[in-house]
Amino acid sequence: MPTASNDDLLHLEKLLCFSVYSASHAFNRIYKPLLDELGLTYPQFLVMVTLWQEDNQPVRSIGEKMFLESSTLTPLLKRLEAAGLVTRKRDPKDERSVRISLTDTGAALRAKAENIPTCILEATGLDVETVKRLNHDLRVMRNHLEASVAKL
Amino acid sequence: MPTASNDDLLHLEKLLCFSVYSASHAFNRIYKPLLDELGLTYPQFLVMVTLWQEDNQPVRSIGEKMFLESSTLTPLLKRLEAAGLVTRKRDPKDERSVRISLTDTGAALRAKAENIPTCILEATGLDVETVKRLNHDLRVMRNHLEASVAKL
DNA sequence: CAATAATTAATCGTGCACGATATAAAAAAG
DNA sequence: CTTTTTTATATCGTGCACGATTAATTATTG
Repeated sequence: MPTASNDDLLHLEKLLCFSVYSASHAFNRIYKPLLDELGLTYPQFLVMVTLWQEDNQPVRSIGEKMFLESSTLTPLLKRLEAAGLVTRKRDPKDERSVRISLTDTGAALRAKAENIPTCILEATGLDVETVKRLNHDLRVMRNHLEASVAKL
Repeated sequence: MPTASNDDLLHLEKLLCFSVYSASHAFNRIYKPLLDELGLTYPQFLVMVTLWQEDNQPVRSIGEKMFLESSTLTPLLKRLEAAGLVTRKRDPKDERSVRISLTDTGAALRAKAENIPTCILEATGLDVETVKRLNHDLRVMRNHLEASVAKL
């Protein structure tokens, strides 16, 4: 009987990173038709969620919550501005900073989005306990990974 | 005491999709320095893993395993070809199909990649049991999501 | 106060990822 | 044996996501 060797780990279905990677794409696909009705892409939806939680945030603050760089957020926020959902204004107290605020249209869009999480939950086919456990374990792992990245 | 309402679910840290989304990015960041040494990006690495498992596959077959479209794979595979890691040849038995095969360089690269999964596992900060459970639950969820997408 | 450093966002270039469409070959139907 | 349909890949346009660089503003230090 052969012992487990290193190359046994190099199989697609055994790689945790691939399960996360493909699950992420699967979420994107299931979200698309729902978000199309709101005129949002998935990352745009996440930005709107953070703004519905707390309005009038600087770009940096949104980036920290979403783990994204300003080079990703700047063009995304410009598209949300062009869509009339947010405004971008320099902070008078610190002219380097740009504060993002919801327009009335942007704030109102929340009502249309409120039923989405329930639809998605159903599509996962998971019970609430598993969802909670997954959510917890993934966040613990993500924080470990981010900490490891920072150490390099 | 207020009852839980729908909008309570619209918080970034409660959304399972965001945990998956941010974990996926975190994996990408931790992989980057390791894959830079191999001259691969993360999706390119996954393609190489599928080819190390089974050489000489058509594009369609790789796409099915990775849950990716040909519009994504074609340019990626051309970059792997340009890097001298794979070849792209029309199947003489079915001229519509393009078969992807490892070059000697591509096959040899496997040796350099074999220690990567162990490095990544360490960075997750998770014990083996949790990794197995996560991996299982995520794949079950992904398959449910993909099945839901197909039903639309 | 002037010079330097640190912070914040924007800009640029590369590489996914997808939907829609095009093209070509093989398979099925008449 | 043609016509039609299904299949496999490629092409095009849009939108992330990141690293590297730039520019402007604030903070710090000599």
